[in-house]
Amino acid sequence: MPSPSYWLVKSEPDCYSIDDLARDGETYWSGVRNYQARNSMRDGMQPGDGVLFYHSSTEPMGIVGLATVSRAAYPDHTALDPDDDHYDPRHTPDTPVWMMVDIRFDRKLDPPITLAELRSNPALTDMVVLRRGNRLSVTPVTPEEWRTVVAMRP
DNA sequence: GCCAACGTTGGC
DNA sequence: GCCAACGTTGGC
Repeated sequence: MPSPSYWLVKSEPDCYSIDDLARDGETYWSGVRNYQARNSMRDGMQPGDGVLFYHSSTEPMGIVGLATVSRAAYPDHTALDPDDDHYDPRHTPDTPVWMMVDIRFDRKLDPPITLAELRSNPALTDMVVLRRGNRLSVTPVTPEEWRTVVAMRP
């Protein structure tokens, strides 16, 4: 049994917020249309892995909650629907291109850990999500970074 | 609204 | 296969 890995997922709260996840309890993380992010889900994310839930393009930006991967990667059905914004004609049931995982709500962080607070913590300077210009919606988090973040809102 | 940092597209 | 143009993301 490999030890759990840790991840950060970004979402614009207008699209899907931590309160939506708290309400739903569990959701499928669909709509990722970036190969590197897909590969993280397909090749990395396993049930039990820890997830930092991040709100982007809002005020305040930052980590707003914790979740757990509850199902390993499987085909993203939203890519099959021509009426869906994330439709991709290359994606078929027999040859899926895009994948998603399920995540389960754990808890909210109160108050959220703002982007400024993350940037001011020396232990987090190498965090992938803080890298200048980063646009990945799913990024890996090291065990040290996970411990540091969780310790900020025990 | 601006712009940096990419990823994607398409002409050649 | 190269690379310029274009589109998107997302912080500021």
